[in-house]
Formats: sequence, C-alpha cells, structure tokens
Amino acid sequence: MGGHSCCYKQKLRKGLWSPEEDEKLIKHITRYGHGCWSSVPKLAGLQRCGKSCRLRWINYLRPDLKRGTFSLEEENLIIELHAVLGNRWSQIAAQLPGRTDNEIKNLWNSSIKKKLRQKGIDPNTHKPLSEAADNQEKTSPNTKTSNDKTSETYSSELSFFDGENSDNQAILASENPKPSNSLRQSSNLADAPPTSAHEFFLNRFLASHDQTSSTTCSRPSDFSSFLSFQQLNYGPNTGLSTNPNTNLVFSTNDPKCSDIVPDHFSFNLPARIKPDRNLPSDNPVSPFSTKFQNWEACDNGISTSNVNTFFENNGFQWGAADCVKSEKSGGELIPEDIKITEYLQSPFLQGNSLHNYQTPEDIYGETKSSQALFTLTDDQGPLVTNWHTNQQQQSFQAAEIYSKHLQRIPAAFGQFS
DNA sequence: AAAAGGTTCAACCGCCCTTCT
DNA sequence: CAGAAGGGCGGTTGAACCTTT
Repeated sequence: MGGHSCCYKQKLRKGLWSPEEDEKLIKHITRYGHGCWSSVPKLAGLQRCGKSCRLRWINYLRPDLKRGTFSLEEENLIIELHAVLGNRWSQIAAQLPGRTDNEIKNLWNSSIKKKLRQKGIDPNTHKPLSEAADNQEKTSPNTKTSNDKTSETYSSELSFFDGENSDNQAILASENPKPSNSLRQSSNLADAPPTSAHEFFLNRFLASHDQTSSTTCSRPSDFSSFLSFQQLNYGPNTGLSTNPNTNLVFSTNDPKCSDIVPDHFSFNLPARIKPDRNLPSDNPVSPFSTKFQNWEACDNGISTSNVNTFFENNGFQWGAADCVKSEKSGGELIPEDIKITEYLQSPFLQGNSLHNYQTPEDIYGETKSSQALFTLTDDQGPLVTNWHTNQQQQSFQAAEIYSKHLQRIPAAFGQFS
C-alpha cells in the first residue's frame, strides 16, 4: 500500500534535499534526461526513491521554473482558473509558465483563500459568503460547488486585491462579456450543454482578446498566457539558454479572423526547443519566427482555433519521447532534446490543432488536410515553407493522442454541470 | 530576549490512471 | 484479461521561518 516499488527495502533518504543531492540530480538529468524515474536514483547515485527525485526535479530543480513571489496577475489568473477548474492544480499550473502545481496549491491554501474570505468570497464556491451559506442550508451537503454564478460574482462583486493596481481589477471586475454568437455557432464546444463555468471561461477568453470590447483588460494582448508550454514534457535543459529573440509568431492574413484574433501573436519558445540541426547550416535559425499564414481556422466568419487550442492545452499533454535508450547508440542514454522540426510537428502546432473542427469526429476520425502554411523564417527571410505537407501522416497519430486528451475536457467542466 | 502562535513551503503519502507484461 | 509497475495528482504534514506578545 502506498509505497512504490522504487522505494522498497534499502533505507532511502527522506526529508530535505542537500545541495550535494541536488547537484547529483541536476547533473544526471541534464546529461541523460530522467527517463524512467525509478532508475534515476541508482544512475545518479542517490539514496532516494524515484518519486522523490521526480518531485524534487519538477518542483524545485527544473531550470525553467520561475521563482519568487506571485504577481497580482498570476494570483488573479489562479483565482479565475480555480473558479473553473477547482483544485486541479496541475491544470492551473499549466497556464502559469514557470509555476508548479505544488507552488500554486501552497499559495492558494496559505494566501489566496484568506484573501478571498476577507473579500467576502467563499474560496470553494467563488460566491459571496452569504450566498454560499444560504445555498448550503438549502442544498444537500453533498452538493458540489456550483459555479453557476461565478461570472456574476466576479463581475459585480469582486475587485481582487485592489489597491494600487487597477488594471488587475479589470480582469475580474470587467463586465461579463457575451460570447460571440458566431463562435457559438461554429464552436462545437459552445454547442455543449451550457454550463456557466464553461461559458464564463470562454467569455473571459474572448473578452480578453476582443478588440471591440469596451473592457480594458490587463491580460497580455497575445495568446501566450493561454498557450502553455508547461505541459510539454520535454527533457532537461541541455545547455540551451532561453534566447529572448526566439519566438513563434502566429499570424493570419485573413480579415475574417480579425474580429477575434489579433493579426498575429507571438510567444517565446521554451528554452529547450532548439533549432533543428538538420536545417541548412548556412541558415542559422535563431532568432527565427514561424508564421502560420492563411489560417483555415476561420469558419463562419470567425476563428475558433485559438479557443480550441486553449482547451486543447487545458487537458492536453504532449511530450517528446523521454530520454530513451537509443538503439543506434547501442543503448546509451541520449539526452532529450526537442528539435524545432519535432516541435512544429507536435499536435500542438499540427494542422489539427489549427483546424477549425466542427465535431469531435472531425478531429478524431480523419486527418484533414489543413491549409495552414508554415513558414520558418529568420532575419534573412523564409527558411522552410509549407511544412504541413510533410506532416500529413503524423497528423493522424497526433489526432489520436489528441482525442484522448480532449476527452478530458468535458470531465474538467463536468463537475459544474 | 524568549516563548508562543502563525505562516510558508518542500516533501511525503496514498490513491488513481495508464502502460506494460 | 489480470496483475504489476510507473507516473501523476491532490491532500497533508512538519520543519523552518516569521511575527507577535
């Protein structure tokens, strides 16, 4: 019970990690990747169980962790996400690059809960405390938290952590925007039985990017905060530093999309995604940008691709193969790198994720040819174009993986229905 | 200055799910 | 198909640190 096979027998160390242990773990994972966690302690020379190593790495040693106190924006985002996702800390963390589920959980339990209560908000229901108390009297004790009024609560009664930063208030105190009708028509997600929490989140997403909205929103004007890389289970930092100039740019020249999405948006590539060595050596690809042109994500005059991509990411995990024993290398452990080509072939950037799908079957059942055109460019101009044509076969596999994770979306929202 | 109480956060525990055999 | 193994997640704990008295 409880104990994992990796923890049995020999007396393993517990408790706080020493700097020496940290160093051993970092060295090992940096060189070889973690591979099978249960074998890490042995290979790294640690008297720890694999689980402990995993935890230490994920929560503390990972190079892409953002340390330090949470910003107001982050706190507000956590509150928003918690209203929708509940205590799904890992999913919340996925939307906060550089933050771990443990960290967020701790913050919630130690700080945010308290602040909400001080504001008269029940942290569990995200409703005013008085209302929550009323409901508790009226409903059975087993009734799960209803988020039906989440948006109302936040729009009319909350201005979180007010004080200096009025912009932050705008996020939650903004009017509850109506989702676009055309989005409702075109998005299968919107056709699902309406749940307020679901709509709330959609609304929030749309509001924060709706150019015509009268709401001033402090959310970054790009999509980066919604396109999380946290879930990419790529390997360790193999010596790459984050190049601030390395970013992906999504763009569309289709005017039909402009009412929902900006012309383009960009975000930094994760540090470990590296330019493909196979690319022509005379064409350095860093810095570079990748453009998606002529999105076919637009349908019914509106784009849902980004909304879909968001939901995709919400429950979607894609990882490059963990550190594996390479047959070519005679079983030698090879580092886990993700080349930019592999990255761009990921479901995340696949035609499927860019394609506007109407029904789940569309995604799961067939590989649609997306007209999304990739152009990899650097300062000197285009390097590679029309990548997608080489990816058709992989699209199907991607869709299969994708479908599995997409199935989690209803579950994620189901608790509120 | 020291004790008591409160807070934070790293780490562990136990369970669940997926994959492998 | 069943059981084992491994990974992941949320809840909980407890040591370290901070604040108050």
